[in-house]
Amino acid sequence: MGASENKVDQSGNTARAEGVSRPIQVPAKETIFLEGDAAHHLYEVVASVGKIYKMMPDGRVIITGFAYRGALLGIARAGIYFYNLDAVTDMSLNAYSKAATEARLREDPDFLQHLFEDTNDELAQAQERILLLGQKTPVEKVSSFLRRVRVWQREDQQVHLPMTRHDIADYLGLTTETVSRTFTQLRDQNVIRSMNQHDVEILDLPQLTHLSEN
Amino acid sequence: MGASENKVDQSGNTARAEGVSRPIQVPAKETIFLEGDAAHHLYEVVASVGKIYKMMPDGRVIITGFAYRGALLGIARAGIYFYNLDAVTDMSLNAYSKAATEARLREDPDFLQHLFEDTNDELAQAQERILLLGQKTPVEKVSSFLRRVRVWQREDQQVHLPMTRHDIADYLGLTTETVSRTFTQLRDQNVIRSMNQHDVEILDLPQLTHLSEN
DNA sequence: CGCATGCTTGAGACGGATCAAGTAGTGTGG
DNA sequence: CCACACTACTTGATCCGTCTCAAGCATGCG
Repeated sequence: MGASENKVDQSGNTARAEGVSRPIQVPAKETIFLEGDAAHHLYEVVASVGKIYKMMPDGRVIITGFAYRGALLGIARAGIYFYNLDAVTDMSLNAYSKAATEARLREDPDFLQHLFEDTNDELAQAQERILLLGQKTPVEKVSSFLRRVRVWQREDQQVHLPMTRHDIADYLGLTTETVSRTFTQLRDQNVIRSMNQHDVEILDLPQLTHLSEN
Repeated sequence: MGASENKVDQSGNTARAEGVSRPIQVPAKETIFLEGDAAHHLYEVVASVGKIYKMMPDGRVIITGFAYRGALLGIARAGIYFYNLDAVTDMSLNAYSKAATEARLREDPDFLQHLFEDTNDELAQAQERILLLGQKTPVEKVSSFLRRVRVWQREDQQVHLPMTRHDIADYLGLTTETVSRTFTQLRDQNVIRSMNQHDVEILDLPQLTHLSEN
């Protein structure tokens, strides 16, 4: 931990509050920051998807969330990031320096309000995940996950899953095998159909909703 | 759901921002508000403990958190509470009306900052819970829980557990039986000692920390 | 084209849930 | 203040579902 933050915007001009500077590019699977790093930047997802995760000393992982376009990442606690962030696929982000963020907080009275609402939304989502992890069965977990991704993407039937089965497992507190078996099960019941590993079509949304049990 | 909010401060004088009005008293096990209710108040815990929980249509429950003195409860999303709140034991709360809260937001520029930091802390705690629920074993869960309560209470060895084993189970995503067996196990290993059902003494904190696996 | 990585499927083990019974606490009314 | 009843907790036996281990198959990249 520490000193692992990705290099930011070589050009030297600090990102402005409005995100004037060119977004930085992070290749797939690369780490953007680690839990425990000093929080030098606030990031905003421009394109692609990031995974937010925590790791135990022995290597067990839980992905606490996937970050889609518009997500604000790297809000710190006592100046320290409290989770890890990786790019799932090649990713593009706006990076705002600490100074720029603080300046914006001073100048733009609505910005804090926005940060607050964003964090509050994340808290509500985190509580949904707590319910999912603590009480749901694998079928309910996977069904809830597919519905969730559908909302993130704002698409109707076609769900794109850029992450691996292993990532999905780490997000749902299952193993890869169980996730795979559950997908097979949903496919056999004609609830979903999959063209390839990363694209799923929802055939029966009411049934998927029913299976997700809320 | 809806229309279940506890009657607030009969005296008629709206709670002021500073909490001038006498705190309201809620008897043990009573519900203060339900998920889906219109958020008319912001509550602050004065004494005793509340349980924040979510429920599935079929009755499965997860307690997303316990609220100790100082906790701010009832921050809404789109004017609606997104969790249920019950008193664990006889409880005393300050209730701030929506109008009072909005007035304070206008007059006190630090208040929003405070709300934001509070919510951010809760988010960090929620992510810890997500790790716990998704990856930890029962022993790790119970050990983590005991350490957590110890911090909430700011005591060293003596841990007071006002909630039932069933509540603890609903908090850790386990059954009452498993929680009970795990307590017995920790007792047999001389990690803890219990005088009665609600009080536990930590005999070996390093070992408890080790068992909590982080 | 071949190798590496990711996904699927199967067989078996194991841990936590469930079912069941008994014990200890707690509160209430006589 | 005690007796009784109800609720909470503990412990045991068994069952079931998910993990683990293992092998084969698809996919994509060099």
